[in-house]
Amino acid sequence: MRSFVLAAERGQLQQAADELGITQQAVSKRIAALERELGVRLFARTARGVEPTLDGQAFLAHARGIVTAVERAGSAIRPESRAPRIDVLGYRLGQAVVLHEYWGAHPGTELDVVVLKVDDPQQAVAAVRAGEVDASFRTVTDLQTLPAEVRMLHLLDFPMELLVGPKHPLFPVRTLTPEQLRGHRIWVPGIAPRSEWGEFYAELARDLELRIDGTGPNFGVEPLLDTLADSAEVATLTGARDRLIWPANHGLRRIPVTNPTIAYPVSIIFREPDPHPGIRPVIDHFRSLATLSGDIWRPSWARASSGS
Amino acid sequence: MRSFVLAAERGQLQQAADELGITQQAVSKRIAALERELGVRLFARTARGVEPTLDGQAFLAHARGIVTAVERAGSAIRPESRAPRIDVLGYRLGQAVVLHEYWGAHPGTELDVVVLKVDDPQQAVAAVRAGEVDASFRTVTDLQTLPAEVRMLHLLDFPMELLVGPKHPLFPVRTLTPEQLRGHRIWVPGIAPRSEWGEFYAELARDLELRIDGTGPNFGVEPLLDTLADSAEVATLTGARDRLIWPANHGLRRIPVTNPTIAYPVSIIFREPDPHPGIRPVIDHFRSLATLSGDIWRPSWARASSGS
DNA sequence: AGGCGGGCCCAACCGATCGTTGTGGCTCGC
DNA sequence: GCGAGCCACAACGATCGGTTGGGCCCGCCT
Repeated sequence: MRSFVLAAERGQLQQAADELGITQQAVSKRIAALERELGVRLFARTARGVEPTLDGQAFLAHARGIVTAVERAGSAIRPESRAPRIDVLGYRLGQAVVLHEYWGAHPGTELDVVVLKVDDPQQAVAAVRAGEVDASFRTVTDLQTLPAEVRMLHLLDFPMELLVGPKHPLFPVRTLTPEQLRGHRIWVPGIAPRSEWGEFYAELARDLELRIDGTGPNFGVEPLLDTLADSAEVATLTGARDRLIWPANHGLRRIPVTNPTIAYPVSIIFREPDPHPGIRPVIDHFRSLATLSGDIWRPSWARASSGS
Repeated sequence: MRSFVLAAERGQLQQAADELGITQQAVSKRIAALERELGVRLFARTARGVEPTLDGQAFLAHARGIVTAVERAGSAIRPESRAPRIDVLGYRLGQAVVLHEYWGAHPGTELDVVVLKVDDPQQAVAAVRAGEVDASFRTVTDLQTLPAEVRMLHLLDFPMELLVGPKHPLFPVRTLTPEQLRGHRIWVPGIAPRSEWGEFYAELARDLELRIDGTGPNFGVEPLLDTLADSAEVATLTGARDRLIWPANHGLRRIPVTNPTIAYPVSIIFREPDPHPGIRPVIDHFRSLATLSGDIWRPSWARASSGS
């Protein structure tokens, strides 16, 4: 195939052979095989080379497409040249939203955004270490467990907001404090035991004495929103930039929480000796965003001063 | 490649192997070779089959595109399934214009329109006979020379019109007869000696005593139009449906010729035992168009009653 | 006109590749 | 705990794809 395209472009099998680093006879046999397979004569042989027949011209367009497709496929998948592959906790979370903004603001940037089907951050670390992904927006709560070749960097914090339906008593409130939340049932279905968000909610409930209910199966976002929209008792917490209530907002309302602001910390995990070159700009973009100020509650692992 | 796509779809090498008619081990080796070449693990091997890794998923999209591209390339070029390839005298002539209308009126129809680089209609006949093209809009003036496997059918006639510039004395005329043309210089550059249009103009000049000048090299349509636009003496003849003066009309005007109408006959040449199935609808479309009536001049070879 | 050079095809040979059969290890389910 | 199902590895044979060597054809130059 490649031989055919080259020969058609150069007009001589000899030159195509030189280009490919093989002999002219080999190219001749390749073309002959192609012609035999298609049942069609692709080249008219002349005294000074070859010239595509009508069939050859028609085939040339297809052949060009195929060889470039093969090249693109190779470079899209080869580890040293592929687009950076980044694991996010979920496509609708603030981290993914910001990543999407970054992608939209930088035309031509290739990104491969995936969601690893693991809950335990340690498995994400293993994936980064193995090169399965180039970075992961997850957080390990115990930095001691990080292997040497993997690094974690704190990027920013997303403030949590209360998501409530119109029947809920807190619905009319424009802003509230954790103290006002005390006693209200906050429903976060499907908390996995060893996941980072599981630990986050556990610490949050303990420190601020909130009533966070993680029971019940997680059927996804939409059933959760349906329940909230109808309930006078249940509300949930969500990151300010999470894309939860769009396009159908179910009549729900977000209420900012302050004094203290509840911060969900976002970190990135990547290989430290020679990370993928596409990762550094992503880090810079996240770090360039304004961070929180004032009275802030953070989970224990995010209270240490963040490294550079 | 094909093995990879099949294996990814079926989820098992075994099933892919069955589909391909080879053994499971062969598929395994193919995948392994692909993985070695790309330097990437494409499948995670489980107890009940295989599952694409993230790299495999990314590659799968490309691989699908490639295999379908290869299939399309094959069927687009294989003689028994390819689109009908039709030779026209030129892309701007009425025959090509009508063919384009036919294509536009029948969505989904595939056509491969080409211009054989030959003047002698006999060479076009040879191309049809050899299967290089499926049909040719050319005319052989001596039906005796047609080989048995090739058939020619008269389709319709295009009335010729005079094309003149604003300085020409005939420019204001709205319609004219060949008699009025007598003495005026009609320039048709680049008449090839054995071509059908050469014979057409030769007979036309002789029968109607016109002054047709075929001298001078043919630099294409645009220089001819430029000359006409500036000249007070030179005009040319063109088919009524030829696409000569669009989009830039150079201020030229077409003048119909009647009493007699000068008819340029259009024929189609094709293989008679099993012609390409796409040819018959083309013939029907051309024959469905209204034909000329009244006083008509035709070249000698078109005067016999046309066959069915 | 004859020789020459460039380009392609054909033939023979040879190594690598791709397929097969046979076997073993692994996981899942009964 | 054992069998069923699936994949990987090993050895072997046929086919494929490459090289070398030779020949033919065509255009060009002397």
